[in-house]
Amino acid sequence: MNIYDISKRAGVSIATVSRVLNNSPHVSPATREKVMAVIDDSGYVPNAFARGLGLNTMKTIGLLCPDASDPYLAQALAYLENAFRSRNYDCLLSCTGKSLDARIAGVELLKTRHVDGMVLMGSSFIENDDRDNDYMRQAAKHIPLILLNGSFPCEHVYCVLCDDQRATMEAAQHLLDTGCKRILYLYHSNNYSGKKKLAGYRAALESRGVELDEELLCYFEDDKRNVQTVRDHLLELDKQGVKFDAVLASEDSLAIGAMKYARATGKNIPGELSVVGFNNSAYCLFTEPELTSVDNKLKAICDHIVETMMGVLDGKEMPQKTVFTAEMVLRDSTRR
Amino acid sequence: MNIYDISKRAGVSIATVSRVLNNSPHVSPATREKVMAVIDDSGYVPNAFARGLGLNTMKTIGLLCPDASDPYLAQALAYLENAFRSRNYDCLLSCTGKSLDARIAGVELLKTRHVDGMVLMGSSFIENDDRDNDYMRQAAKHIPLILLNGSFPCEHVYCVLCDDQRATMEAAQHLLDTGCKRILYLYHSNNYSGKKKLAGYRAALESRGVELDEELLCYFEDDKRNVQTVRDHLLELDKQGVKFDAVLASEDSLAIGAMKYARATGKNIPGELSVVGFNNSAYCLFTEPELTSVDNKLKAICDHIVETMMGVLDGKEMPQKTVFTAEMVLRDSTRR
DNA sequence: TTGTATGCGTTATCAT
DNA sequence: ATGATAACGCATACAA
Repeated sequence: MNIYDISKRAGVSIATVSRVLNNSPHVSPATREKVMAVIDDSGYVPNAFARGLGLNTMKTIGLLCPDASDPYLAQALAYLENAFRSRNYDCLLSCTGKSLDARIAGVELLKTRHVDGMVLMGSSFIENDDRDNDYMRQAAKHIPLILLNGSFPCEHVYCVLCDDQRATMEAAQHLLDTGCKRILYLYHSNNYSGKKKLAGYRAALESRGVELDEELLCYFEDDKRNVQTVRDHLLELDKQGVKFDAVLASEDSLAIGAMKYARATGKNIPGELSVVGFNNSAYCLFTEPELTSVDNKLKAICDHIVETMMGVLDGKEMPQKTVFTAEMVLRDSTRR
Repeated sequence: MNIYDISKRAGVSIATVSRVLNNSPHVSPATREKVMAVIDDSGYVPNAFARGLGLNTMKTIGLLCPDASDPYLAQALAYLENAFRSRNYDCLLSCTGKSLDARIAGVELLKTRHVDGMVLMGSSFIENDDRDNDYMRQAAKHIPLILLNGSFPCEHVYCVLCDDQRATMEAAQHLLDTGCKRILYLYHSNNYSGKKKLAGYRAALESRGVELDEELLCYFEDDKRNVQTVRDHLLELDKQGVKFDAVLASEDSLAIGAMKYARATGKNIPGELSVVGFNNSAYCLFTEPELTSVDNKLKAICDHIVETMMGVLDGKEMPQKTVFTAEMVLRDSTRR
């Protein structure tokens, strides 16, 4: 069943059928009705491939997601997909993993599929060695790119993010201002966002006249950022005599690991140990006590990404970089 | 840059270029090399839309996911996307939500896009009123459908699931056999899988000669299945004098709510209250004590879905229904 | 082994 | 307002 079949049955040309299909004003009400009747009763649906070939678009956005099972990215995925579909765009998903090669392959694949735009989810897309970012510059020449939680100054690359540095600084300051002296900083990434957060931690110490103790910086590799590993690591630190009365984490699950450490050693939270997470994920409500965390406004970011993309595809001028301000959500793992 | 440009530059016909592109054996090594050289240095990539139009496929699978932010479905999403992409299929994501209309719209949309097959994720797709399932029967006439965790006997519909009834029965039996007398059953769904689980609970009681007390059946609506609501509900039951010494949940997060109730009332787990979850999600390791849960073999299910889909698309005869057996993962929220 | 010609199902341009 | 026809870029049956 194609447009020729419809045109024959309706006794008109394919051009007229096409006009009806596309709500062209240049068609008389009578013929429109006649054609619509045939379409409705035949169950005809235009062929998306042919349409794509002619228009050179299938109204599709590529979503590059390092890991769809990560709760933060999964939430972002849900927000983005819904917002895009409400604008009549479909989403092609590519879970690339975190290796550079895999990400490059993901971008190439989506380019091959002629998506209208791409969203790069998470700051892991930006490499420290800037030459490794050429694939993005290259891709941006052909397709608009939007980064979720990343900053990358480049034409046709748009960035929507949260001020992680300031958020981390304020969280650390809050700990210091509620009487904590030695804040253990747990982090899992050295990428753009990771660096900003660490800088925020340093800035907080400086602002309160506290000297940084390198001993209090704990890095967890990607495959080691699970609750158990964190707990065991803190137990080990304890054994080594490292002292700390607060934990600030770059991600909620790391903070939960710290809470398990506290439980294992009988430490009271927040009496003897204050704990702050990051992302304000659903996890925060699972723990006992509930976890204070930084809400980095994911929904607002996702909504803005979609709006930006629509604007770009409409040929409008759009802001290259938009920064939201995070907000600390105080719960019972910190003192007042 | 299209196939004509390449053919001119290489001094051959477009047919030859096409043959090279598709690894046809009927092309001499010399010309193949000549053409490849031109392709490589021009950065030419075949137009996916044109290819799709001619072949009537773009090697795309539609993933219908009620909620990408749900951790169980997010994990499934990650497994499926990876497995499909390793077979050179891309995934179009449609997060439909759970209402019937939205799901129908999702299926229609993917039909419009001419996906090669669809995966319906989660048992929420099967309606209790069978007439409401006609949209699936209709869709299956044109496109192979695979259900994740659902059973639906219909031509061209394939089902891959876990034996939830047996799993729930064994979990309940384990509780009874370790001394629990009154098992509170928390559930969140009355769909196919939900019914099976409840039947398993009943069967376990019967097998041990325990009479069912309707008072112990707690249903939580979709928007009420959060940790806090569950905790408050159990506190309320307590106040009403309802007695129970174990909790069996149809989903891990419900079980975590029960653990929060125990914490709030000072009850010891598992001494005074045994708790068992379902799905064996990452959450299980977050709690204190860690949560005993039912591993329903999601990875195996997803892998099998992809294999089945590939077989069907290859025109092979494939099993209509495949059932995996779940496995209880014993942790510290239950007695030995 | 290679080239020619045609079809795939639209949209868009130009007549009428 | 409507129709004829040319793109869109590829795969492929058939011819050479």
